[in-house]
Amino acid sequence: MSESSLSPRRPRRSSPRAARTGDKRVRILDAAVRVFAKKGFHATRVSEVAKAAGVADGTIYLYFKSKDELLVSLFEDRVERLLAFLHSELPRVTGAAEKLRRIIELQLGLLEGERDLAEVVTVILRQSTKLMKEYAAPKFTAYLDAIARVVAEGQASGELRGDLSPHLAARAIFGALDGITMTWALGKADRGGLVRAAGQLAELVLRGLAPLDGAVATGRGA
Amino acid sequence: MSESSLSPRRPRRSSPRAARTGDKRVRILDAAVRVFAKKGFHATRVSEVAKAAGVADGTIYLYFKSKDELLVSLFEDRVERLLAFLHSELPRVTGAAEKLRRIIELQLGLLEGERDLAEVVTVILRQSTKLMKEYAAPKFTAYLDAIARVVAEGQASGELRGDLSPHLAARAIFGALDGITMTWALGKADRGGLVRAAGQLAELVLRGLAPLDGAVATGRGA
Amino acid sequence: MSESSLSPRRPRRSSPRAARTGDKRVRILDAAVRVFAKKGFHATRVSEVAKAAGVADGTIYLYFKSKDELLVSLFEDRVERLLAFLHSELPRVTGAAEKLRRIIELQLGLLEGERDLAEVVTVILRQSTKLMKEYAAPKFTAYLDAIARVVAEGQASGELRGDLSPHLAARAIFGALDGITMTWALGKADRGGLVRAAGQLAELVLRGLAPLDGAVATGRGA
Amino acid sequence: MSESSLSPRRPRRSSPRAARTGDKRVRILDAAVRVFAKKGFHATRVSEVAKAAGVADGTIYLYFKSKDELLVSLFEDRVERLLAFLHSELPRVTGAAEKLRRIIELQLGLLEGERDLAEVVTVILRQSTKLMKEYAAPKFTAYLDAIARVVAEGQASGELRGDLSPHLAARAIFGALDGITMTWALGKADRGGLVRAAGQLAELVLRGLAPLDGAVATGRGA
DNA sequence: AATGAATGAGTATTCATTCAT
DNA sequence: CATGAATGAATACTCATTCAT
Repeated sequence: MSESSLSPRRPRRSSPRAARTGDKRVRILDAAVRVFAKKGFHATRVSEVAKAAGVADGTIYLYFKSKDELLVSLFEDRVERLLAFLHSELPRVTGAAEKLRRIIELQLGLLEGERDLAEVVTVILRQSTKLMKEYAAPKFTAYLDAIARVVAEGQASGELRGDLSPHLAARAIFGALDGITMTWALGKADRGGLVRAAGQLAELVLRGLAPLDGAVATGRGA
Repeated sequence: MSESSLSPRRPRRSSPRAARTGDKRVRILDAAVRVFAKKGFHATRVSEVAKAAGVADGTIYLYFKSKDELLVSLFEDRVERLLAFLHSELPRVTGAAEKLRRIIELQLGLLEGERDLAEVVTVILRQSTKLMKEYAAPKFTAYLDAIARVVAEGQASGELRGDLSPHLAARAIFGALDGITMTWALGKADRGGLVRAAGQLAELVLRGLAPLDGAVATGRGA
Repeated sequence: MSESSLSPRRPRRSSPRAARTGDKRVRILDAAVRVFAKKGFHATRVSEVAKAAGVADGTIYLYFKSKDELLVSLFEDRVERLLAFLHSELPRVTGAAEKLRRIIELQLGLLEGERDLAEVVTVILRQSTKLMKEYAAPKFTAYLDAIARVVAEGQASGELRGDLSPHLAARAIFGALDGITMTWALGKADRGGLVRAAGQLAELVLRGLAPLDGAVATGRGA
Repeated sequence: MSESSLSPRRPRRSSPRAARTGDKRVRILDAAVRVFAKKGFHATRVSEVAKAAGVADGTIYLYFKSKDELLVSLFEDRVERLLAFLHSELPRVTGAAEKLRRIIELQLGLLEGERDLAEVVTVILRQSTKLMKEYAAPKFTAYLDAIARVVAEGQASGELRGDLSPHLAARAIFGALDGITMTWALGKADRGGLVRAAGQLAELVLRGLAPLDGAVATGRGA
């Protein structure tokens, strides 16, 4: 997970112009995460983001259509990258239980060390009603479905207990991840806090989803 | 739970005037829940709440100091009542597992049938950065602590497994409840959906927290 | 023409509230004429109109949807009243030549003493491309048609020469009125200037439109 | 009038570079006429003119000091050329009546086929309050004076009736020309419309200005 | 208490203009 | 000369809040 920086795809600039351009967009997004996390979406003035990014107010509108669009772009640049990373990692893992553990580890691990981003994802994104209802909802649904599918596979193979709704389980897991991240981001946000939480949450969830005959598949040996 | 209306303690006024007064305050809060749920906190105009409540714009300021204060009052009137209800119910229950089950049932059961309130609690409240950081955070902390205490008691008595942090467990449970409620409120919000979810979530959580020796204490018989 | 004030229909206020309301709308329109005439439409700030009217900026938006709408309302309140007055006066006059003379006298007479309004009508109204193309054009067309109809009637009765297009004559007359008004308003705007101009323009136009046999019908005796 | 192109004095450049330079200035002015006529002065963005001219935004500022200055230059390049042409043509004509007829024919004839320019002259130029008050007013005055001088000469020689103010007559003639051009430009702008109008307007005006004894000097034969 | 007309502070966004390349 | 990315001043409009009635 060490290589899993959330901004690994910054385009390699060759021409000076591309450098400046790419630079500005990235600087604005980085500044937006910081300022939004600190003051909230609505309380943040566009001019504050501009100042934090070291650009003029108008420059922001060369890269983003509006303040709302800036939040959407933040979502796309960060959250979708996170989701894409998850999707690329999961196939490497065998077994539903192990996949769920990996989901938990990755989601919490990726946000560890990015407190501002964690706050943006768990709190700020929800402050734009428009973003929530029009844009983000389908993404969340897709993510929930992906988790539910893993659970359903585990149930089919007998690896997980079959008496729980996969979708309920998915929403519970996602909610737990979200709640843990939010309280961490809004609270002390101690180093290693999320990684430790990941291990414990995995224990809780995998035990809770284990077959009822007593054989517990925690994904770590018997 | 039939008596668990979220507004059972409205003091019965005797004089007509007092009655009208209380009436207006209640009408405004009810209208606020509806309008906030529909449009979000920031996109809602005070005049819209006034219109929905059937009062003049200025009247709202006779009962609430500001728009933010209206949201705070909503929180106090609804969420705190919910929490208080939980606290009054829990002592009637014996055993940590059974208490956790009851918490899950109550929180989800109380919001079933109050979709707008569910959306306000899970989404709208977070749209006011001020409310989140200055007011609600300590309440959430208190609630998390209450849950954590139940878990810790269960661990002490051997009723629950002792290798998980009570606070982590509490945050996971709260997050799961929150996530389930949010997706329900933002989605179909089918009748009975939350009650069914409560049973399944209890199964998942209690199994996940059961002692590791295989003896599962679901709180329902052995 | 002495009674022909351009604002005679200010609604008689009975209730105090209506009084304030009517007052504000009228004050804003009066202020708008003054400020628009002085600085032009685009160079005028809404706040300047508000200040000149002695109201708050926001108050303007209680009476007018936008700055453009304010100009449209000015048009309706003033120009249309002028046109309506013309239409009510013309039937009292007999003979095409005399009607044309009356049109010229009324249009110039009504603006005499209202220099700001004259400037608004001849210059400012044309500064809003939107107003010109979407709103005012049909009004001007209707006015031109009315003049052309008078000319056509005179031609049919033999009172006016028949070899000129009524529409061309109408456009020429209107243009002359407009040009005279504009140069008067932008220039010295001397007292009586427009009234004197009216007499001379009538002489010029009526002679120009007289039958070619040498009998000149100036509308004032032989 | 065939040689009366409105841009006949563009100096023929010899060196390619100078050619390109002159080219750009001309292309920008041509583009400005088109775009201004279509959208109005204020609604037109400098970048739109640049795009229509096929140059970069900044290039416009190599040839014109500002957007206002661009309009002024348009005026100078087109309107003044028109006026200069008039002045060079008039001396070739003998007699006040014939000179007035020529003025009318030239002004309308030159704009026939240049609808966009006609709209710019009659509408757009007035949208810049600054241009109107600071720059164009004296030019118009000079033009009006020139016409008035022709009328006065005709009055002195007995060719025109002496009872009308030369300045009033000039303003009426100019207004009629302006009004006819404007309605033509904003309306159908039919081919030949202005040329036909010229003939009729000349008839109207010259008859209107003819000596009162019945001898009509239309400038065409007796 | 209730009203709702009036207020005016507050801000996202535009676009003429500049200047480094 | 030419470019067009960057600038930042400038402003119409909104809406929470007030207060005279």
